[in-house]
Amino acid sequence: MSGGSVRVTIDDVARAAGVSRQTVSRAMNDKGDISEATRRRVLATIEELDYRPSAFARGMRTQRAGTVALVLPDIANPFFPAVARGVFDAAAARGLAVVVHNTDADADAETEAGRAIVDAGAAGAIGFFEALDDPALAALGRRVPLVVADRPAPDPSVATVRTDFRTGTHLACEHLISRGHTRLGMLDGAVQNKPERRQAFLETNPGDHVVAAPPTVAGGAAALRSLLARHPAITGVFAFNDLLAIGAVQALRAAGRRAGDQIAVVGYDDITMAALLDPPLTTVHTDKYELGRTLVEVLGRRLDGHPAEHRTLAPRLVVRGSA
Amino acid sequence: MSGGSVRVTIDDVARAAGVSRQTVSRAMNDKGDISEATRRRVLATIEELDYRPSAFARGMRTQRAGTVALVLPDIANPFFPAVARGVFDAAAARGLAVVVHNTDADADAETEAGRAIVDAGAAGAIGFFEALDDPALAALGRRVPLVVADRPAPDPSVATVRTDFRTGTHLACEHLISRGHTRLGMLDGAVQNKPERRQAFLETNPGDHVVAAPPTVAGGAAALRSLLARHPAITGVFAFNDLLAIGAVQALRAAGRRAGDQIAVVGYDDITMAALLDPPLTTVHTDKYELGRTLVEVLGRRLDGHPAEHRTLAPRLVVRGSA
DNA sequence: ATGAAAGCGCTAACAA
DNA sequence: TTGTTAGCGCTTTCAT
Repeated sequence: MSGGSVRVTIDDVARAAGVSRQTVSRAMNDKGDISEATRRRVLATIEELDYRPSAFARGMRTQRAGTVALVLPDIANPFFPAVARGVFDAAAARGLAVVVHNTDADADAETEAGRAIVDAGAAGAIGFFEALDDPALAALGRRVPLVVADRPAPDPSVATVRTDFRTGTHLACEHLISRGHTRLGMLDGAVQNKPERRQAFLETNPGDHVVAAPPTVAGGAAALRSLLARHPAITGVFAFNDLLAIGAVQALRAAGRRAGDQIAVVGYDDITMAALLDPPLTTVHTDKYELGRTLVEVLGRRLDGHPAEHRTLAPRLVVRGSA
Repeated sequence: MSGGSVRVTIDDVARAAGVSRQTVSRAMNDKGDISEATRRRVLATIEELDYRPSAFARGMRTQRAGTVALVLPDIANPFFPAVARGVFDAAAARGLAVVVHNTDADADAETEAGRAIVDAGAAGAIGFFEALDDPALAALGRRVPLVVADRPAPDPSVATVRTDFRTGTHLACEHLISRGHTRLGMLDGAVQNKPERRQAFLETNPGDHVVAAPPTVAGGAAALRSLLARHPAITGVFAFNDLLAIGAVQALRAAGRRAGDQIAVVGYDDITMAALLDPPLTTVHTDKYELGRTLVEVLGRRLDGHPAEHRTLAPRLVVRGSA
C-alpha cells in the first residue's frame, strides 16, 4: 500500500535503474545496442516499479496505436461472432487490442469507420466492407495497413483473405444434382458486391431461377414462396446463406413440406444453429474462426513489413438432413 | 488533390483562422469564454482544412481516450453478440469507439483486460466479469468509470445493470407448474458467481434436483441424461440458459421423446435460435440489445459526472412449443 | 475574450 | 553501448 496514484514514468524507471531514459526505452522495445546486463537490470526495475508505458505518449511519437480495427456489418448476424472470435484471439496473441466498428453495410457508416480508424492511429485494420467502392477502400489502404475480407483487392497494397464462394457454390449444386434434383433454384441475398455465389449458380443453372431477398430468416421464407410460385417444379434450393436457408425450411414446413424429403435445401456458412435445427441444415461450411485468425495473421505480416498477401480459404460441404 | 500526407495540426487551423491555438481548442471543445463569431469562424476553418485533432496528443493531456472497453467471456456465445450490438450502437451515438476484450471467463484474462483498459486510458469500461473477485473489480472501478453487468456492485462507485434472474426463474417455474408439472429439475450452468437462478429454483423446488454442466449444448445433453437417470419422475426441466436447454431437447429426441409432450423444457435468454428450433424453445426472454444500450447509457451518465447507478431489467417468459 | 508559456511521456536522431 | 537534445500536438494554467 505505498502511496498514491501518480503515474510511474519512464524517468522514474531511468532514475531507479541508474540509466538514461533512452536506455529504458531501448530495453523495453527490444532495440539493439544495449548490453544484456543493462537490459536485464532495466527490465527488472520496470517490473519492480510496475511501470506501464503511456500509450498516448508512445502513440504521439510513433503515430501508431497498439490497436487494430475490425469493421463488420453486424455483430448480431451469426456469421460474424465466430469470425470476431478468431480475430480477438489472434490479435490478443500479438498484443493488439481490437476496436469493433459495426456498419450495417451502410456506405456512410463504413466511411465514418475508416475515418475513425485513421484518426485513432490504428496499427492496422481488418474489414468486411460491403458498400464502400474500390477507390475509397484503396484510399483507406494507403493510410493504414488494411486487410479486406471476402472481396477482391481494390489496390495491390491492400491484402485480402477470401473464402472461395465459387467452389462452395459448385459443391452445393453438385450435391443437389447428385441427389437427383434436376431443377434448382437459388435464394440470393439482396446485398451489394456479393455476386460470386449467384454467378457460380448461374454457370450450371442458367435461367431465371434466382430470387433475391434480404439475407435473413424472414427474407428466406418470403423468397422461397416466390421462387416456388414462379417455378413450381423446383426441388433443389441453394441459398446465399444459412439464414435464408432456414427461412426457406420454415416456409416449407408452414406449407406442410419437409426439407430433405422431396425438396432439398442447402445453405451457406454453417452457422452454429445450422446443426441444431430439425432437419439439420446441409450447408457449405466456411471456417469462420480460421478466417478471423487468418485475417490477423495476414495483417500481422503486413505490419512486420511484408508485402500484401492474398489468401483464399477453401469451403467444404456438410451434408445433414435438409438435402 | 492538394499535396501531401502531412498532418493538419491545431496550429495550422490557428494560423488559417488568424487566432491562437487556445482559441481553436476552445472552439472545438465547447469551452466558455469565446465569442460566437470567432467560434464559428474557427469551426469553419476546421471544416475547410479537414482538421482532425490527434487522439494521442489529446489523450496525453487529458489521460482519457475516446474509447470504452467491453469485457465479455465469449463473443461466439450467442448471448453476447446481441448485447454487443446494443453497446456498439449506443457507444457510436456518443462518439465512443469500443474495444472488445474476450476473456473466456478466465481470471487471468479478466485481470489482463483490466490492466489493458487502464493502460489504454479508456474513458470507461463495461464488463461481464465472471472470475474476478470483488476487491479486484472495485480496484478497477477506482481507476476507470466502470459498469458491471449481471453482478452485484463490488463497491458503491461501481455502477451495475442487471437482469432479474430471480424473477425470470420464478416465471419459468410457475409456467411449468401451471402446465401440470409437479416434479421439476434444473440444468444449472457450471460457472462461477451465477447462483441466482439456482437459488431461485431451489426456493420453490427444494431437494437434490439440480445438475450442473458447462453451459453448452453438449453440456445440456449430458446433464439432462444424468438428471433423468437420477430422478426419472421429473417432467419439467428448467435450464440455466438456452444452450443447455437445446442440448436437453436434443438428448430427449435422441431418447425418442419430444420436448413439449410429456416432458417440458424451459430455457433462459431467448437467443435467436430458440425460436427457430423444432420444437421452438419456451424460454425466459431478456432484452439483450436493451441491456447493451443500458450499459452504455449508465456509463455515459457516469462519464457526465453523475453518481453510479444501479438498474435492473425485467425478464419475461416467451411460451413456445417446448413447454 | 484572447494569447503566451509550459509540459504531458515518450522515441528518433544525433553525440559521445 | 550509452546519454543528450528535441520535439510529437494538444490542453491547462496564467497573463493580458
